Amino acid sequence: MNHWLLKSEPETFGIDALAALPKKTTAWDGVRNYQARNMLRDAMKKGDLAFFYHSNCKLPGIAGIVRIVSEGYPDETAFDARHAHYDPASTREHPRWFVVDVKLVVKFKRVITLDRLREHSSTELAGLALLRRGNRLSVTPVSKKEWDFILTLE
DNA sequence: GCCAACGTTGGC
DNA sequence: GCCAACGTTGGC
Repeated sequence: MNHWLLKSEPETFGIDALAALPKKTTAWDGVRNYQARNMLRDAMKKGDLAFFYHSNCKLPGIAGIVRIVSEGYPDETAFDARHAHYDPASTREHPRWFVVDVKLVVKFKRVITLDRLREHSSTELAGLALLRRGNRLSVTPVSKKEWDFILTLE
């Protein structure tokens, strides 16, 4: 099983929005970056776990955990001309963008803040992609060791 | 294939 | 709102 970190802006779609959905499940759509796309399409497997990270907000950090509950499949929002994430270059015959379905596992009582993660950026979390300078990928891998360590910060 | 211009991300 | 970092675009 692999582990991941998924970024989302809580003003757009935060962990509470996910928790409010009937099955607490949604397609992780709108990713428009090839590296991230490749991970959604090729590397993520059913049963993998991912941290739900709140970005571009007052208290950036990990808000909870989701489970990947589908393999990658084409992102419908790319086909919809009225959608903000529309991409005319993506067609049903040759889809360019992909999603996976994610289901809420747990919302943390307190966000594990970016500040707290950074406290370990020279030690346990030295390899964490999220903390690398200039990192902007919205989907990043997390090693099992990093995952287990971050859970101790909860 | 190079690279300047431009758009986006995301912490602060 | 600022701006550094990075990805994409498009002229050449």
